[in-house]
Amino acid sequence: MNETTAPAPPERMTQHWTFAMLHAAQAIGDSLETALGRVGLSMAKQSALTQLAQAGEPLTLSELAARLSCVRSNITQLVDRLEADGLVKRIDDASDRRSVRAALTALGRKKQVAGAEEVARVQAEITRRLSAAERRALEIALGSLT
Amino acid sequence: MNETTAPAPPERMTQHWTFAMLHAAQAIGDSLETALGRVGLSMAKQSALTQLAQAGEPLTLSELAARLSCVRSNITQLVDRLEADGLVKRIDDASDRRSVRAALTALGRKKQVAGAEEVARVQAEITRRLSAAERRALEIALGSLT
DNA sequence: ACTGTATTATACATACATGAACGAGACCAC
DNA sequence: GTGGTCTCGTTCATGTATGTATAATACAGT
Repeated sequence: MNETTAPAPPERMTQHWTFAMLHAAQAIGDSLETALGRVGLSMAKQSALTQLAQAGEPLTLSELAARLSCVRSNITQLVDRLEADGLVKRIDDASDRRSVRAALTALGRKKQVAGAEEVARVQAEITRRLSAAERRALEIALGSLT
Repeated sequence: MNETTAPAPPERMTQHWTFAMLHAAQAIGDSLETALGRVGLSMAKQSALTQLAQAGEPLTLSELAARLSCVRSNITQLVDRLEADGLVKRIDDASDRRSVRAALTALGRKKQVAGAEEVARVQAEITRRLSAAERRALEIALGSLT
């Protein structure tokens, strides 16, 4: 019928700040993804490599899943791809035969460093778009959203 | 500001604000996804339904892709799923036989409204976590990131 | 009219994420 | 020990995203 002209409630919520947030995060993610692509990595791969590098020792897949805040089945596949790339190697855990540990290869270590450099470059470039005051306000607001 | 090529003192860049941003966006996205799940929708589906509702008329899949800022092949599949859910219907374009238009069904319109309510609820709840000053600062900073 | 080029939607391969179900192993009562 | 239960990694189904290739159609210039 004439629903089109009905006194519908306000349609004004079309640009809530949460959407701007999702959009900005998407843009940052895209930039990181592009930069990492130049060294043959993705954000998921770089995150995993970085966790392994920071741990300083092979981690069980469950531990890796916990540090990356994702489910274990995801890690199974991610480590599959990292292993196919030769960046990581699965090793059996001696003390618990259920466990499998992901160990960085030499190439994996090298790629992680290259990836970290790309990430830092993008972060610096993006940060340059904010004034110091804006950046501080942003950090504070983001802290409140935890 | 010797971030660029410091001789690797402590590894302190582990929490750049960009990561806090991605993390916060992830949290917001998860909340929206969960809320929308209560009415049987996902963010992707809700976004598509909302674009169709706002357009007020059936849109070609390319037009929908443009409005959702994603590639056309993605829309093909998304509309497949929406069609399977009975929320949308493909109709042939009379004036250009290459084109296919996505039209909301009655159920689709209803679900879109329900989804929008869920979204608004989540947005209100999240916004409550910020002070007015924080929210304003956040909006300004996000504007600078465009 | 014919011919190249652009555009449409789609199919396919791939990447990344989730959740459910499963076999294998560890572990805790009893 | 044996039985129940928890944890480990994997597999599978599904959703969402990308990019590439392709068939059909539209359209421009000749």
